[in-house]
Amino acid sequence: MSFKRMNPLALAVLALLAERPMHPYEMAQTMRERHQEEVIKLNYGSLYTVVEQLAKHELITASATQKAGNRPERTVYAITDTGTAELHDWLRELIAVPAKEYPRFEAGISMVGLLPPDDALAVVEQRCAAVDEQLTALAVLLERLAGMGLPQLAWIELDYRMAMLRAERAWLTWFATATREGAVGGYDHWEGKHR
Amino acid sequence: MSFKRMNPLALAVLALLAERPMHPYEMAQTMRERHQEEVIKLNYGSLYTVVEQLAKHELITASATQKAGNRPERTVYAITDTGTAELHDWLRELIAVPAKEYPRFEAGISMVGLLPPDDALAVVEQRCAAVDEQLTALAVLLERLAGMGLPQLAWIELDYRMAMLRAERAWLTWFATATREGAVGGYDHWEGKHR
DNA sequence: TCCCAAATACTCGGTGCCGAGTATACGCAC
DNA sequence: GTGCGTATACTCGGCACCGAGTATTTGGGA
Repeated sequence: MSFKRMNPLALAVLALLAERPMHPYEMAQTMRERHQEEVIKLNYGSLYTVVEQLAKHELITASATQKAGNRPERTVYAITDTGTAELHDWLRELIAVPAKEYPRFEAGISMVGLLPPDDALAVVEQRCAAVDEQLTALAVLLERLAGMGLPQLAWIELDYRMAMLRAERAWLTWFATATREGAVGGYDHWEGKHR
Repeated sequence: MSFKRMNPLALAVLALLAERPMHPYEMAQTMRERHQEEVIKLNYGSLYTVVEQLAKHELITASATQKAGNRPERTVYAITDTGTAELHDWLRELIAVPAKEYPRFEAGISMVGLLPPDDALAVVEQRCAAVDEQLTALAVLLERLAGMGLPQLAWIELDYRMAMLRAERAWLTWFATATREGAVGGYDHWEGKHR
């Protein structure tokens, strides 16, 4: 049975090993330093599972078990040729084919009619504020990264996320206004039910 | 131990039972009819697990086991008062507080530098086309729903999704152009590496 | 009236994922 | 030199989730 592309953490592992051989714990460190854990969910349990999985399918191989000082043994892994091929192919797929995801907010907003309009307005405004905060935090981060001389390509995913957050904020603002003015289609019935 | 809000499917169950008592299979049917399964992942295994969970915490109760015709027994559930409270509170949280999610595309685009610029351009253009298709499909669906006399509030989540898709398309278009023209920050180094 | 496809209603074994826990080693203070 | 907090490196039990599979019933065509 061939390798199944599920946990994106496996992709991150391949990408890291494409740079140089590492042991799992070092991968985690590196991902933290580079703020990759903001884009790909990282935790130890999954990391070791995923590494084992990749090794089983020979996309990576245990290249050495070193012993520095008196610390416990560490297994250092290296990427194989099939691994490199898999990395590129997976990456292409991830970008080219939009995956079906289920954002929590979509689920929430689809049922907003269950809340009285006042409450709905309040929570939407709360979210709008939260999104605004994330947006300014991101702007600050971008400023810092650019200031450090990092090229745009190094933080392109943040650029994307900012664009998405801006779009969400715009939509939230529209919805809040429409609700406040009773201008959202079906408002009368909505308002009537909750009285 | 109190009820843990994890699977949004549980929220859908509460919402359906807020309308009228149902048995699990009927919930699935109703969700399908209303295209709710596009917003909330539905499958039988999870459905029955989630219903059991809700019952254990007394957010819903088995109100009857009917036997229509000679079919197997069906357990009909009804929402309780605590259940209704939970529904509203969960809904408020879901809308007000942006959840940390890990969209696959962000993971992918963050590593786009590993692909040669030509390949990158190609896959981004593929995605752009795919997003475009989704967008027109959505537009058609909206047309139909509005034509059926459904108020905007009934398909507000599709409105939101369209806004997000439009934003993504815009970003993809920008990135494709920038790549084609070598205008993305760090392009020279990128192009140099892959030769 | 007989047969078969589709619908009904649910079950259950397997798998991925998680994160708190463990155990050792290093470094710094006093 | 001894105590203690932090860093290193990994493990393991458990739980949510999944979806193919099962068993029965209904409907409709030949």
